[in-house]
Amino acid sequence: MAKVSFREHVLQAREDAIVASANRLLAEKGFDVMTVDEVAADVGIAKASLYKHFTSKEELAAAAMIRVLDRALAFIVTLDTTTRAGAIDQLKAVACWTMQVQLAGEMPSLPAQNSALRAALMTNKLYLDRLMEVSDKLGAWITAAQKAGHLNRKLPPEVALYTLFARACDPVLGLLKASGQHSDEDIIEMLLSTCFDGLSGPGGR
Amino acid sequence: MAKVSFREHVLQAREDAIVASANRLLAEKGFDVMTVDEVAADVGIAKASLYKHFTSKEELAAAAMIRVLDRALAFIVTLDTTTRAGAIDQLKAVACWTMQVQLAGEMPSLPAQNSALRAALMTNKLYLDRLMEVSDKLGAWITAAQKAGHLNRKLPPEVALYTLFARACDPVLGLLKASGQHSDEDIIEMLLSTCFDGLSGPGGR
DNA sequence: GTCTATAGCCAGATAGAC
DNA sequence: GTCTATCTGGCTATAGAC
Repeated sequence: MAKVSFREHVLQAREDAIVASANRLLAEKGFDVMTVDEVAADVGIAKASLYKHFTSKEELAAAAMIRVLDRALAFIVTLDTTTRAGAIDQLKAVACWTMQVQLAGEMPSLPAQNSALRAALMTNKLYLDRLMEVSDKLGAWITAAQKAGHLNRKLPPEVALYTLFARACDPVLGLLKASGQHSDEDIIEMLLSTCFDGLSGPGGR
Repeated sequence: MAKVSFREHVLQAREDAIVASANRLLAEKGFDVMTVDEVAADVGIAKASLYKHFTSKEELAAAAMIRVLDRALAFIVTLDTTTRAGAIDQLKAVACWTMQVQLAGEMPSLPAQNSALRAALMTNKLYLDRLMEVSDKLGAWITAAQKAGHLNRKLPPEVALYTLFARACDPVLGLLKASGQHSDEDIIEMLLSTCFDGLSGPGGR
């Protein structure tokens, strides 16, 4: 029993390593350019072994997405229990976290266009469950922030939600980092500003 | 002489048709998923014929990008000569125009990650020239709007520029359109609001 | 310059030994 | 479950007839 459990543990660890590599490569190259061979080589196993764990490239990408959603959920729960901040500050904290993940090269950004991938994701219950859970948490904060007058009341909550998701893989961050003109902290601060206060800046116009 | 000119005209028209098809397919599927066969089939010619006009898939994509940059420049020039609006309103007009193009399914959004494509673009003088020209025009308006206090003065102009480019292919637009809950006009108005006034809305907080 | 046909390559997925 | 070796299909790009 203990031996079986140990073996399972080793297998789980290997699977984690695979997903972590896929996660990083997805962030670096994107789904279409990343190859399964690269992932296997990065982990240090044969491609056929990888396919014992994941039946397709799409499922591998889904696992990477689930992983980052899990990390997001963990962070959200931490915020929920340890801070007494207002909803708007919690939303900003989440946006800040996603940008840090992106700067660390750990934010897999899947193309919204690839139909095979989207189809696979839409039938992946685990993925959809996590996505829904994150959306619910953020949605609650969004409506709370609107009630408090800290978020534009005229904006449908879904628009704010989609915007936050989109900013999590905003290409502006990569462009600024590539330019080498700003520190990571400055980049995050500026993008937080443009996200919540707009290009016009605080004070409206 | 007239006959030669006519033939050249026909050729030019065919080339335009190719680029227009590529443009649409790039907007719909993205560079990696789009195939040259599809473009040729869409135009109604053989793939080999297409390769007489463009020596590679990357060059074809570059031509599509140049096309949309030309359209943008034409619009910018129109704004420059026909309106007496402030720089901030001209920037908003450009952002509005890019969103209309995107809603029309005519905004080719190339992945920032594909290295082969980026390498080809970076050596394409025509593309770089157009990109620089658009950047210069917008950059002038950005600094003017900052002087007038209509754009956040603390923001480096390049950040505002990158943000405008990024919003031109913001996936939020596609998500909202796919949801079917809003009219095109509403979508554009909301995204213009979040872009310039932020999620918090006009009035800062 | 346009076509049909095909070369050449590469990536996703699998077979079968261990 | 892991490996090596291979299959399979699709895509870019080209050859060669007309």
